[in-house]
Amino acid sequence: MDTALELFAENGYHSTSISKIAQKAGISKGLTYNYFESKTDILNEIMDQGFNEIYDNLDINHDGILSEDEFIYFIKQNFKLIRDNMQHWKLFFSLMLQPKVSAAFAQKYEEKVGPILNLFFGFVQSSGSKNPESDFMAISSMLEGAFLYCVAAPDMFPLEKLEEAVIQSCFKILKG
Amino acid sequence: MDTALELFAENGYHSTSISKIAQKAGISKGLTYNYFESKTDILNEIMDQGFNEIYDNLDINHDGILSEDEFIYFIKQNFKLIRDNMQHWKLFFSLMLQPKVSAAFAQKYEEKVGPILNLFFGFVQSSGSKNPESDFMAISSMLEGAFLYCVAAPDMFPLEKLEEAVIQSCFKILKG
Amino acid sequence: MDTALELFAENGYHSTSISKIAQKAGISKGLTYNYFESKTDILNEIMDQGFNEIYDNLDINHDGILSEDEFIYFIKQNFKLIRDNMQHWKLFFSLMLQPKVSAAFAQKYEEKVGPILNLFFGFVQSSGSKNPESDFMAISSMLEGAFLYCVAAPDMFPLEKLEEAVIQSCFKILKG
Amino acid sequence: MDTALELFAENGYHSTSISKIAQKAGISKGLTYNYFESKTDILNEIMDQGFNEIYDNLDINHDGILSEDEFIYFIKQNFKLIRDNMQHWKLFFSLMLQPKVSAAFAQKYEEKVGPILNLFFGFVQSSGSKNPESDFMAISSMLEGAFLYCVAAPDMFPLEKLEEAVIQSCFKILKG
DNA sequence: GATGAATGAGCGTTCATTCAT
DNA sequence: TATGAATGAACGCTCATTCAT
Repeated sequence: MDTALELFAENGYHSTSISKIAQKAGISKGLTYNYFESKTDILNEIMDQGFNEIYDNLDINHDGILSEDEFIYFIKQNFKLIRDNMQHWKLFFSLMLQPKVSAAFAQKYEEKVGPILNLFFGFVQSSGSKNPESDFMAISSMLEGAFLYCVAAPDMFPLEKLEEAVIQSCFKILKG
Repeated sequence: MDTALELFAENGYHSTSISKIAQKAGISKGLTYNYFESKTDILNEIMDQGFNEIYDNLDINHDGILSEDEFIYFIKQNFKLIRDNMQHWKLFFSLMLQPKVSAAFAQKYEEKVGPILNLFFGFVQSSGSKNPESDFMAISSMLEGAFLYCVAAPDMFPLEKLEEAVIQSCFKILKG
Repeated sequence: MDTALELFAENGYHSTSISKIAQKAGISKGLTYNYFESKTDILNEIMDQGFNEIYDNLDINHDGILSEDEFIYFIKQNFKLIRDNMQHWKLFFSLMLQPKVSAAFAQKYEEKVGPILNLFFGFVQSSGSKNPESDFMAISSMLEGAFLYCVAAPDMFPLEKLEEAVIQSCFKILKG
Repeated sequence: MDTALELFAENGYHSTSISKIAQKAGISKGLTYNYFESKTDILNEIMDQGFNEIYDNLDINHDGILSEDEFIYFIKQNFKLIRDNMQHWKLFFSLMLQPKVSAAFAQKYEEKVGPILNLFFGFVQSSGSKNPESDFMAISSMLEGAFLYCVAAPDMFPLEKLEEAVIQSCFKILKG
């Protein structure tokens, strides 16, 4: 699966053949089908793995409330997770743009990301924003965009500075 | 080409076969090769078309300076262009994440987008920002993220409100 | 037809497309089919042209008898014809080896070449050979081989010397 | 490979499709590519096989000198090899006439055949010929032509008589 | 558990041929 | 007479998948 993820992220799902995965993983092509039902299945399991890894490490607490420090920690952790799981994210972003590749993706994404967005929206509301819906959109966009830069053009901005800029701008938006 | 763009955007470049394009366009597979040299050629021509369409309509003026009104107009125009060329943008985002698909993309992208970013950075600098580099990153990310939402999850946020939120937040960041 | 011959001889019948022929001849692909019924038809007409050109120039006299001088002249003329119609010969040799390409070839070849061989055999018989059948085979082979060298490896032997060697050896065989 | 050789020799390289080879061999088209990398690869391996088979059986001794008996044996062996590997020879002759089919052919041919021709020329020189260059050309042509008759028109001359005629004529030429 | 030979559908592409103009 | 848009079958080749071992 690690091998598959690597190749999917690097070359794309369709350009990666089972042969190449098996070869790089040092096993036979046939054995792949003892572990996975199909190529799509590999993708699905990678997605599950990725979602879990990200979600497990993001879920700060379950009281459903983020303090300001937790919000900052949340964003930093998110940047860290991207750096540590670049390939998963790269794959996720590309799947997001081609929903027909995996019908399962949209559903799983909503399941996992929905609660996070709610937690997130709650923080925006409780932070004194005058227009929470608007600020939530702006901040979500900024984060999404920053993550996209991390993944697709990591050389464009220095990641630590990008992280810092995003956090500060979040508060400018909220307090603004 | 319109048919090809539609399918590329919807299903991705690799998942779209020449057969499907020809079939959907109502012509024979062979005829495709009277118009295009190869599948890659189709992609390249679509990219050129898209870049030109977007770039031609974005280029506000050539004095290299954006006033505040022009900046706002610039962003609004950008959102409009996304709505009007959703498929091109969808394709572009997906190519951005799979650079191996088309070596030509990265180069063309840089040629077209580079000057815009410079124009853009100039505005941030001249707008009284205390930390132009940082604000530029935040604003670029926000725009990129907003565009990604438009393209990949257009139902998530109402696009007009997203647009409004982004513009306002830009100024919060700059003045903040 | 000249264009087609050139391309057939250079690249082979199957590697030469109607498109290339038409393009090189400066006409449209469709027009080709006003002159020829099919690609095979082009080949057949080229073959006819070739056979006629060669045969017309070879037929020394019709009394059916070759004198020694005529025999020498005959061979020299043959070498000359090869040099002047290299492409026809190249094509002929290649067709000889792939009889299925053109069912017509074998028949036409026999029609044209048969009488020549008879004329030829007559000379061997009348030249004092002790074993005409045997000498005829040897001389025919030598000529055929020399022609093949001319066509397929013209740089291997200097053609004039090859010609001289062949003629002399013919007489050595006959008189030997 | 045997199937491929058969079809290549019979119909020519370009007229023989992978489908036909696979079908005649009783396997699927895809399986072909487990054994060979490409159609060209099939041709190359057939050529190697052919060259080796012929060369291995031709190399009389390595002292680089042919006695008269060895020379006769050499020619007889050559005729035998043609009879036994008719298809290889047929393929080789056709490749000789369409050098663009396989760039590898010319090179391999030279490697294998060059030394033989040298050995051969050495015999002509040491045999008392008054004009070795000339006689070498004549004899080479005669052999080449006889081989071509064997391969392209085996019904034209009885092969044993052709063989005998060629050998005798060689000596007539040399002693001439 | 593990292999890799085998398949068959599909790919991008070419090309001889047709036909409305 | 001349064009070139259009077709459809075939090409060389790839690959997800199966299965006997």
